[in-house]
Amino acid sequence: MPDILQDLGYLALGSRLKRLAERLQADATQIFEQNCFITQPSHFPLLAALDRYGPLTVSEAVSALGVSQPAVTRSLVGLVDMGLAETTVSETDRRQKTISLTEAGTSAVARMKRDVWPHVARAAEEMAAGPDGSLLDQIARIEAALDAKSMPDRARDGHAIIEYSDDLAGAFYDINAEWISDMFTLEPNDIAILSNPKELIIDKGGQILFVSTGGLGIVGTCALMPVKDGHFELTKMGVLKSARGRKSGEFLLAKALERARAMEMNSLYLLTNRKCAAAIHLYEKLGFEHDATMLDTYGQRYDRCDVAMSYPLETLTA
Amino acid sequence: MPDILQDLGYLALGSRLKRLAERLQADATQIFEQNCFITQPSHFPLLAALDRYGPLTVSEAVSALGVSQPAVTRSLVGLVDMGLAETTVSETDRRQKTISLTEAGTSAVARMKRDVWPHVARAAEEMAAGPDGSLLDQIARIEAALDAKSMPDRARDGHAIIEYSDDLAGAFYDINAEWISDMFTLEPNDIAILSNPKELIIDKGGQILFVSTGGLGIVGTCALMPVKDGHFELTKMGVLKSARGRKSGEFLLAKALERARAMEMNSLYLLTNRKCAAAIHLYEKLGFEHDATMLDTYGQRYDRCDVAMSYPLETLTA
DNA sequence: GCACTATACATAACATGTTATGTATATCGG
DNA sequence: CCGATATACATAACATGTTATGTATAGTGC
Repeated sequence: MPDILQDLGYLALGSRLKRLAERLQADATQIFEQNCFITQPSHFPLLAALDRYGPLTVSEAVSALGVSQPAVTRSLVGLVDMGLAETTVSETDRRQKTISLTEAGTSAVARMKRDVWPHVARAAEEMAAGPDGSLLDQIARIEAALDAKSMPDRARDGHAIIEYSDDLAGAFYDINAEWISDMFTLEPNDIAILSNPKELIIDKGGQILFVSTGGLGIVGTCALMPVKDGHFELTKMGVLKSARGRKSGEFLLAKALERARAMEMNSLYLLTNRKCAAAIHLYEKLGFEHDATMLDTYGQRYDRCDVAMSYPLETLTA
Repeated sequence: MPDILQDLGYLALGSRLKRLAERLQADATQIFEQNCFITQPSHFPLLAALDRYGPLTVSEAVSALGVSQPAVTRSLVGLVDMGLAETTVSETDRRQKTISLTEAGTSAVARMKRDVWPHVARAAEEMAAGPDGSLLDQIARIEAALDAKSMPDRARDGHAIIEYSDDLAGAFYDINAEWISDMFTLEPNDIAILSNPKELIIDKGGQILFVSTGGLGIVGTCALMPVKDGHFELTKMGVLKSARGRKSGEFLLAKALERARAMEMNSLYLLTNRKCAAAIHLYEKLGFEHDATMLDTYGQRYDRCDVAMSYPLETLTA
């Protein structure tokens, strides 16, 4: 059986880290047991913090450990039960408890520091060391990135590309029907392509991409449609009116051109109309050039067509 | 408050990964909730595996997910309760259950694949992407390293260096007393140094290192003792008889010389006796050279001394 | 062919994280 | 100075991982 978490890549980053962490923690339990110390690795961070920073209040420990307050309280209870730590109520603020190591705790930490920790640190470093720099630096960077912007926020913002699948045929139709019937009228050629995207585009070696925003779902699409002999038309590109102004179209077009460059096509052109000023501006921005030849060759396909552009594939693949 | 897990570095790798994973999983819960899907991210790996690999038996799912069988069973119960999966008892082996997606499950996965997963993957990649190469590659390397050799095994094997602290004064005495009284006799100078390591070595700017093996604890020691004017003696180096044959001495000496090179000393010499053939061989191996001058200058310090060697600091710092 | 062992999954107990909420104490505004 | 609010910690409930063990079925050796 393959490993699904590995297969899913970054999508399963959280689950995979969790699995790895569980494994390391299980190993840590075993190491502690072998060395006749505390059996629960959950106690380790608090013990280390008390050793390194001296007596702490519960709140301070929460901040130092970066976990929830009940988690600290539970660790604390464990350490007290084992006689390794004790608490005293603060004189100045009777809500606060100060945690400190008992004599037994101090000597246990000293023994661990001497006999166990150096070996665990060495073993972990040995495993994590690689050609790609320090794993700890990467973790620190991710923690900082999460502090700056949470995963849900990141997932909501920004765009993602989704490949064509049959259940997206409806979206392909609807997104294009919206703008075409809004500015022009749906022509027979439009309806043919929009109704049979699989047969007329995918099965002939073309591609249909969709752009999705985290908050709104699929908001745009475009197609690279093979015409003949390795000549492709960029067509049926649209973004829902309700989702405009987020640069979804630019993101989509950039990704589509990335695909196009990888497809080793002979030429890539598009047909449009002077009325589509915003679209033409975008095409120009991403490298399309006005091309009267293409207008002569392919322009009769649509009544509305009075502009043709082509994409200089060779200059960008160089 | 500083972050103890960050402070501890590789020693706390497991705890830190766990904390990060918990955080990512909490974020994942939120993302799923926002998109009105299953609320528990724990179901996600099984769902993804069923989608990608088709119907699976529980055992196959255990293998694909890389978690324990009860964890899979629990995910399974969850999915069945939500009507997303169903099980059928195998015809050929009535112990086996085959898990497959229901129609509702299939369409839920399709929607997630379309509306949520691409954004989660993009967000995770965006966070994890850095100058140090792929985090996923590092995780994969750690998983492979763990497969090859568990953490407890790694912690047990190999050596670690431990710095001097007062509670190690006894070990410093005992380790040296063992070999000296075994081969020679403890001289007054030995007893003075072994009884006052802090005053005579540490406080004068010297260093005392210990080598620990994961299985046996501290098994050896050596000292870099300042004599005068930046001249240092490598002395009181010994490994417990019971721990010989593991190259602990070589590891320790190599680390000590690393320190010595970083200390900008004027010279480093050692005194010994022809009887210590194994030790002399080791000194030669790591770069010490026989040096009659040093014997004349310092040789009278010990009755047993009839060999002196010095370490070519300049050639190795170059 | 039957007792023994192995395998597939279920269940129990528990480790350890979380969020939500309770309780005692401190603080603050009128 | 007193009631409202905030803070520090405790506790409850639960999510999700584990190991240990139970139960039914399959396979195996005499």
